[in-house]
Amino acid sequence: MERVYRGRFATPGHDHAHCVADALASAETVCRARGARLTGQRRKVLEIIWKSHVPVGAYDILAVLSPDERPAAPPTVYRALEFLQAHGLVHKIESLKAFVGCQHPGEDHVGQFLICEQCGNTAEIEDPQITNAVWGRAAAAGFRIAEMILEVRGLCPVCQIDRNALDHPAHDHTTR
Amino acid sequence: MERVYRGRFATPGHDHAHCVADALASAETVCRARGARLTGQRRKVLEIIWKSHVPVGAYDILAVLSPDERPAAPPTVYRALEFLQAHGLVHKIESLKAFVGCQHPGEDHVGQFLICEQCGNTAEIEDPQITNAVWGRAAAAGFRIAEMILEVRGLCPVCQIDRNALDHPAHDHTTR
DNA sequence: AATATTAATGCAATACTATAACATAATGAA
DNA sequence: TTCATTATGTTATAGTATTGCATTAATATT
Repeated sequence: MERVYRGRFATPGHDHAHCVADALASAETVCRARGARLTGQRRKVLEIIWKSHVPVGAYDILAVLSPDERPAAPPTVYRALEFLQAHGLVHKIESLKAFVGCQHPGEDHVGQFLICEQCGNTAEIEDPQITNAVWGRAAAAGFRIAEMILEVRGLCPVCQIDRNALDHPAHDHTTR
Repeated sequence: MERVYRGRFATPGHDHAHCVADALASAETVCRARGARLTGQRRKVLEIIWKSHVPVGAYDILAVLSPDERPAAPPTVYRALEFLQAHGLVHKIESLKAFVGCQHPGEDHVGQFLICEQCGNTAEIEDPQITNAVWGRAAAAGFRIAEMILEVRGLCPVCQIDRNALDHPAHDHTTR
């Protein structure tokens, strides 16, 4: 086990099937423990999100969800997303209006992300020093924290090295 | 001088006219120094945003901009916002899809905000410890930072004390 | 097993946010 | 003045998200 990437980017050659398997298994566990129902629809949305480490938009999910016939409507996906977010299985990246699978579901944690502007991949981080610094600053301002959103944009290790990256459109180099 | 609130919330009784005057004056200075044109339209948008410390949506700005006749179109306000953001005069709060005046325009800085979920007021913070912690974590992941977004949601000092806050709809208690 | 209750989904309409494309007008430089 | 550049006007449309109500499925109760 321990295939989940904590605080670093998944490498191009990583066993992504394992990421997905872990995510699905964790989702089952978390939902069972909480008495929440991980229905087929919800699981399907979770799987679509876990296709890669690149956040996907709600309407992209919707497109995959409805291949041709039986077209699903927006509320379908938004409701599934709401459920998955509520149970800490996916996070929304506000600056991208897109959703990505949570790297450590079930654990109480805040959303902190490194987002590569070149390939789109993300790494979820959880740094006590960051969290403490924010709490300290908030305390100094007399502010009581409910939630914290940290989205750091820049270049992942691979895209820094990959000079070709500048000549090609954004692509996900961690899967397939 | 030194009326700008750094890292803390503006108090309910503060001289907001001074905030506005400072912001407009700074905007003039910054734009002149950069050879950027702070046109009437742009200044107007900046003024609307500075009506309070509560972020305002683009379409709210649009509504104020076009009182009744001569209705402005979305691109008008989005273009002004683009300009103001580019020159560090306003920030976008991604999680609210809304815009707020920058507390220290002209200075090179990142956007870090405390956002009260009750009254909507915001405080712009700039904490070296937070910034350092994020840079440290990014470095450990081999990530090169381009931009960082920190939006901390919770309760401001006033709304923590103001028990009535729970019974009333969100309102801005810093101005008027 | 039949019924009542609750939760999830289907579906249609619409609201809200943002940008594209092209025309016109204003500004600053030669 | 003329040209080039920048800003604004205008129309249309793309993209994101929610509301409200009908229907179906799952769970609990009798």
